[in-house]
This record gives sequence, structure tokens and C-alpha cells, in this order.
Amino acid sequence: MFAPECPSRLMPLQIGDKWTAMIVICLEHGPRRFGELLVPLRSITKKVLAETLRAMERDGMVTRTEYPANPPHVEYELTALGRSLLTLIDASREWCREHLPELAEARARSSANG
Amino acid sequence: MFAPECPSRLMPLQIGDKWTAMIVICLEHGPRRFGELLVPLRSITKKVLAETLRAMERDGMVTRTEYPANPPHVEYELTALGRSLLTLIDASREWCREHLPELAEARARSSANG
DNA sequence: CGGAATCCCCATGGATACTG
DNA sequence: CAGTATCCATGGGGATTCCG
Repeated sequence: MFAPECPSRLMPLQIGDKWTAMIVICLEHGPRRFGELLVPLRSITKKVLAETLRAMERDGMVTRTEYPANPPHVEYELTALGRSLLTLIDASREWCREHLPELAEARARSSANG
Repeated sequence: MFAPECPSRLMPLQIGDKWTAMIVICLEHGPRRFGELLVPLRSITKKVLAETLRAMERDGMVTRTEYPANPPHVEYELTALGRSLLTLIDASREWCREHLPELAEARARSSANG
């Protein structure tokens, strides 16, 4: 049928982790520095941010540019490929705007019953 | 900015697990029995399928209908809410169709270099 | 057939401290 | 500032067995 080769498996693999989608959003309007990403993501740690950015770089989602200076200055920027994820993310946001209330209602019902 | 309240976090929570999206696809063309879902999903176990279906039922994504008989006969069917996820899934499939080659290429490059 | 119960692995990611 | 290095907690999910 479709089983393990189905591309739909790749979506969670690609942006289904905890932070990738939010990083894409943070980079939507231009390059950001490492420290500038830490702020809006709040509860992320440096370690996890660095790991996630490295994975995104490996996958061609972002570029990493080092500006020689002291203290160091590094900027991350979306590639065209990374930017293309925004359509997916926007679709997801749109879905949430439309259907989140239903979902909350369904959960409330099922916790009320049994 | 958007941090923890951002709806985009909910996408991975909702269909970003390993199996939910694929179950939705399996149910796209009508109700299916428990055992009929096991087949195309192949490597899923009964335990995980049952858990995932229960979560989807709780969230109003599927309905579970028990037909009194021996041996038991149970059918799962998408609700309107569950069906609405198909737009997201299709968007994800479309993204993969368009961009998977780029992604593979980027990975190959970065494993070639360093 | 359609599960529930039990056990267990291990990858994700959090906490903390250190560094060029 | 932009990371590494270590250690460790959590839980999603796999393997197996049993049941009405």
C-alpha cells in the first residue's frame, strides 16, 4: 500500500521534532544570531539549539555564517529549502486556528465521560 | 513573541507522532477494522495501534464502532475533524514530492564534506 | 478478532558546568 | 557570544504473553 516508503512519514521526521518548526518561524523575517534565537524560544537550552541548528544545516534548511570578531558573531539564515517549510507550518497554523476548539471540546467530553 | 502558546507546536503533538498520520491515510477511503489497519502499517504492534487509536478517539479524530459478534468486529472511521487532517497530510506529501531530492542532496553533500 | 498487561530499550532533550 | 562536555530523566514505542 504505502507503508514505510510513504513520504508522509518524513514530515514528522523533518519538522516533527520539538523545535525545528519554531526555529523556522524565528528565521522567517531574516537572519538571526544564536543568542537572538535563544530569546523567543525561551525554554530551549543552548545544547539543544545548537544540535537542532546543526541538523538543519546538514539538511540544507539553514546556512551558518561566522563573522570573525571577538566576541564571536554567528548568523543563521533560512535557505530556499528551509523557507519552503513555511507553507507547511502555515497550513498547520491554519488548521489549529480552525479546529483547535473542536479538539479541546472532544477531549473535555471524553474526560467527562470515562 | 509566540513562544509556548504558538499553535505550530501542536502540529507535532497532534500528528507528529510515529503513526497517527498514517492511520488517517488508511482511513481516508472509509471505515476499517482493527486488523485491516495492522496490515498496511506492517511494523506497528497491536499495543501501539490500540493506544494510538484510543488517543485519536479521545481527540475526536475517529469513532469506534463495535459490532456484537463472535469473533469481535470493530470498525474505526474518521470524523470530520480527523478528515480535516488530510489537508495537512496532503500538504506534507506535496512538500516531499517537491523537495525530497534537494534534501537528500544536501545530506549527501554534508556527509561528503565533514 | 481485538485487544490488555507486562517488561524493557533507547533516543530526545533537559540541567549544569566549562571554554575560546 | 557561541558554543562543548557530561550526566541524567522521561516516555514513546517495541516484544512478548495472555484473555474474552
